[in-house]
Amino acid sequence: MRTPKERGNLGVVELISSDEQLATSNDLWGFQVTKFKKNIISGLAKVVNLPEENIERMLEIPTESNRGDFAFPCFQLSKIRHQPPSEIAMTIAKELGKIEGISSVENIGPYVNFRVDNTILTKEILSEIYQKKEKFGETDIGSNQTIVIDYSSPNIAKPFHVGHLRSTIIGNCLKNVYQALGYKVISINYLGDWGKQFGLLVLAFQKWGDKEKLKEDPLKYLYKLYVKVNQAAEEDPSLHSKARELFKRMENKDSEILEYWRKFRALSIKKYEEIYNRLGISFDVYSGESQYNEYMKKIIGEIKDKKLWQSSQGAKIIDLQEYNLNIALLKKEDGTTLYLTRDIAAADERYQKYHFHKMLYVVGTDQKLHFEQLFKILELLGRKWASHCIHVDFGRVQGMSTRKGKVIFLEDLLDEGQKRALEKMKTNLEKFSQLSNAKLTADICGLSAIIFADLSNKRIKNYEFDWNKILNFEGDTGLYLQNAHARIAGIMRKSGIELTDRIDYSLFKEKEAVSLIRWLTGYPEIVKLAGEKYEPSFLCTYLLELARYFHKAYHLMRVKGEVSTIARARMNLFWATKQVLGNGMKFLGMKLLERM
RNA sequence: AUCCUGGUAGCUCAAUUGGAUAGAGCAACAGCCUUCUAAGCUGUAGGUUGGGGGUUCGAGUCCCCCCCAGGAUGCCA
Repeated sequence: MRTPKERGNLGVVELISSDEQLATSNDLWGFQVTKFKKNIISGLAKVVNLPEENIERMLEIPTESNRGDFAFPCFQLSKIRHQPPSEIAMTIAKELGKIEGISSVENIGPYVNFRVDNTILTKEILSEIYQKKEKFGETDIGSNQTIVIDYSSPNIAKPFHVGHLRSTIIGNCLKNVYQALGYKVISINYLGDWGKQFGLLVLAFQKWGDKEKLKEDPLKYLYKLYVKVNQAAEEDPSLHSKARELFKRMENKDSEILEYWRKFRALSIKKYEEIYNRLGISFDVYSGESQYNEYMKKIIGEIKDKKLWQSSQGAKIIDLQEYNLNIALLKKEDGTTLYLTRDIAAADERYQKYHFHKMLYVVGTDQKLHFEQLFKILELLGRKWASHCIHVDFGRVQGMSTRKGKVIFLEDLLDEGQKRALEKMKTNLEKFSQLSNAKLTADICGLSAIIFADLSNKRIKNYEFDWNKILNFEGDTGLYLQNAHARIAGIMRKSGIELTDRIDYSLFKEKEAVSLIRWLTGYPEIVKLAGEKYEPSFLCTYLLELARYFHKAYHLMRVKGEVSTIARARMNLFWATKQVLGNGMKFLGMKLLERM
């Protein structure tokens, strides 16, 4: 018998299996390297007497590239054949004849290692990039199904600070990735524009409000009021009940209170749009909790009819303890609704509208229970698509507390990034003088550093906010990527070598070139993986390594001044590197620099 | 108290999801700018993967027990 805990986890298991479907549903992975893999698999099948699917699953990529491109481990065979794995590997390596496109087969210990022919591989990958350009890495595995992504979703009563950056850029990256995977993406900014906190704000504005200051900088001013009223409420708890009273009037459509609300909302959205614009982020839909007052009545009716909820201490609750999900509160004692109630309505309405294949909520991990409750309630309401809703959670930026007033505004971070980049740029006046728009370049540099600092760690990790860490320009940072990109642009401008695919693909002898070429082949797989796992950091790690391989090659393999056959071959490789680098950086949300 | 996440080099993080000798960056030290961007490159040094058991050919990764940190746990969102 399953314990409640396991039943609670069942939803997660289902989600993972649907991901695996996504992973294996494509036989045609539009990528040439699969061809080599297939040859190896069919070659092995003749020798080891295993079904091809099993062999495919067992085949790995060696940790160190000098061992080969594919490896077949013989541990499992050792059980069947009752022989040491290293002996089996040796026999297999001997029995395998010539495999098309594979230049060497050798056994190292318990593995049979395969190396793809350099020239053939180079030709395959470089011509594919040359043909596909910005479309390299795209696939149609999404077959135009709809994915709804709910991200950024700031709370209007609270400031847009550094903590909100995560949802915004993770969501934006996933949007780009899913579009590249052939999905139709609907991006929704679901504003926190309803709830008790507006009661608090109205209260504060009635007490201390100043219309002029509000117009000047609505976000910062509302924030100041919010902090002030929270501090006051600590000494005088009756303010909370007054705020609840005001919110109740809002839900009852009291026009006087709604007037305040409308003003706060409109001014805030205007300011948000400026910030999104600067980040280069846009949404298909601006929505908000306030939009669901009518639809919510329908859902509440259904919950009542299905007898899902019960009264408790004057409030309406759904007891989810048997699923290890505590108790979900849907209506307060005073009859007003909660975040969760509105989310149920919003989810249902979205499914009616979009019939999504998946819906992603990019929201902090501190709301994990909230989403588990939400998905469970949808399931209890008989919504089969509940298992297609996914909470893409992420760790907290520590050191930001709205109520205590200890926050860093995103805008200030962007400004500081720009300032520091500008200072750095001025240390090389020769380069600096060639920039047509230094301020814009500096802004892109700052933003690249910020995006990368945030996206490069795995989503789930918390991190402490640190100016110097986020705005560091050396080492593993967004600037390392921009630098590689701009350098290749420099080669293209200055070498005098034209870009062509009529090159001799056998000219890449250096080990730096071989590594770089092999790394390029992995890009489409990484895009897919980042999508499957909702993990932008995979893309970051890949791009960092790509830039590293380039930088190593760059110092050894010149283009300018070399004999033309070599120069043209190298130009093609570096251009391809720039293309792939740029494709990935755009997914992360970076604008590309040709000079810096 | 219960549940969820994390814990890897002095610091910040990787590790192709159970595979081969655990890798990068920062900080430190030693080198490289008359040649396409030095925001770069080359090298040195840095480890009992929090601790202890277990599962197996094989564990940083899976299971159990502790320790530490963060978060969540009905009238916020």
